[in-house]
Amino acid sequence: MLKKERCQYIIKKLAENQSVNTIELAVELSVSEDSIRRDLQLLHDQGLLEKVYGGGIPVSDKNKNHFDIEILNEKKKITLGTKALSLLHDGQVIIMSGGTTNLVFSKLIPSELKATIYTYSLPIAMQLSQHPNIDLIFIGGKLQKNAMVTIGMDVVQVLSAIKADICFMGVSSINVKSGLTEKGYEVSVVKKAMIQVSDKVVAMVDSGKLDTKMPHSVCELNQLHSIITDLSPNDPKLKEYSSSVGFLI
Amino acid sequence: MLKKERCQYIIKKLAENQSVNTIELAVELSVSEDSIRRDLQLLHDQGLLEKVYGGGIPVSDKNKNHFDIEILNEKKKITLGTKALSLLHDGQVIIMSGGTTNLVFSKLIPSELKATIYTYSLPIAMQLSQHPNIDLIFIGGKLQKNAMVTIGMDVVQVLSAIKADICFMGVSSINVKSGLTEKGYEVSVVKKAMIQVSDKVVAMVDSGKLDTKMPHSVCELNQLHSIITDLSPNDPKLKEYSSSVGFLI
DNA sequence: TCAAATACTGAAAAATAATGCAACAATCTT
DNA sequence: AAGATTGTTGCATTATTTTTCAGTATTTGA
Repeated sequence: MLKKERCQYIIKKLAENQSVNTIELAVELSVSEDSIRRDLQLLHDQGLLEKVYGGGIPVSDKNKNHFDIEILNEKKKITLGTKALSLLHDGQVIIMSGGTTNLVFSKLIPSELKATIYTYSLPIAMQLSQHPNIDLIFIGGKLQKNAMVTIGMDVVQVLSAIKADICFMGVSSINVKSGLTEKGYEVSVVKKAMIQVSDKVVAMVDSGKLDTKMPHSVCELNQLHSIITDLSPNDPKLKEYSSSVGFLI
Repeated sequence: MLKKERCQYIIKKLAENQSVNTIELAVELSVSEDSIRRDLQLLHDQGLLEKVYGGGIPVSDKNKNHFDIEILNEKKKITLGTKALSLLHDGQVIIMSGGTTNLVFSKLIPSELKATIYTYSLPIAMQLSQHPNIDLIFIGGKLQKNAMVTIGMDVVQVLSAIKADICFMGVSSINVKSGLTEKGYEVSVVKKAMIQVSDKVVAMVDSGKLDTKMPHSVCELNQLHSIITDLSPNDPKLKEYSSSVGFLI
């Protein structure tokens, strides 16, 4: 039997049974499992089936429109975000930076909260757009693809015209000497602008970011109203930070 | 039975019964409880269910990390969008309005295309942010929640400063006498602004929208460069439109 | 609280997959 | 037609994944 015939057979059987099994096929078509595997690989490459351990299954609707964002250390971030909830009040004007920490946080915001939130992060905006009582304002500009945030002068310009009560700042790197730092220059500029226009600045610090440093400075520790981490406020790792910052939460 | 099949079975059963039980599953699928537990763990990690003592329950909406947009008549819209691809060229400056038709279209844009795209639709921006060669500029403003687009004067202001080669306009309603019309006033204003600054205006018309009308006018038919539908250009339903518009595609 | 039920852990076993290789056949070249 | 090229196949070997099992920990409910 020809390879092509085999492939057609596999596709047909898959449609009928919703799954195919490597060994079964090898027996049915009397070739080695290796050949079947190669066929499955081929069909997989052509997008005709999904290869799984033990055989194959139909491709899932790949035309679905789902946008998934992978969140590292989600548990930590939930701890952190939950603490941050205590800083929220009705009527606040809030700025949220990007980052998965803030994304998790935004998901935790109770649906009763009435507030105005500015953000320049696409995923956070998607998330908050589900919220019934939040006035959401997206700050437009050129999109930085990997981070899914807007950057550039447009963003800074819009930010300068805001007056916010509180700003939740996702943090890339923080240490006692250099304060908050960023990998990208443009993001650092945007964050500086956020700080300028906010009464309170809250640093959302995943404990993995402690004592690290990146090239572009955002601000010194004393410009922060508080630092929120997933650790206990009196964790030894936070000792050094406590003197420079208003609140450790 | 394949592991993946088992997982699908679990998800299905969960959807039907609102809960699954470890031991039951082990019996039904004739594998050890340990395997079931590992499956549950896996599904939990993927955010597909919540693991509880004794089995699993559906995830609460709060913990979902994915954003799904339901698309009506997706097939029609793919037909439509595929036709629209012929209007794309390297180097163009493009404006895309919101709507699921444009969302489908944006998914079809080939990854080689190098262009600049302006949009004020959150889902379209999410989609295009995956595209390697598109310069994406998001037009910020206040978010209209259900449609996930920004609206208001900010949007109009940014639009006025653009000069675009082509504008792909999602259409809510169209008929020969009233032209394009919209349900919401604010969206109509934004669309007018788009038309002002675009050399070509392309109406993306799902055939279900033909011969319908909404309260707020966007433009007359003669302001459109072309109408793209999921129908054949010489379909009788389009007869009346052909005289008023440059191209029917 | 206790006992039963359920869950977690790590290690070993089993199943399946990936890889490189040599044999063979089909096809193309000259 | 002989030789070169390419593609397919099965085999042996080496990885990887999955499953089970036994022992231990945790949770539940009376």
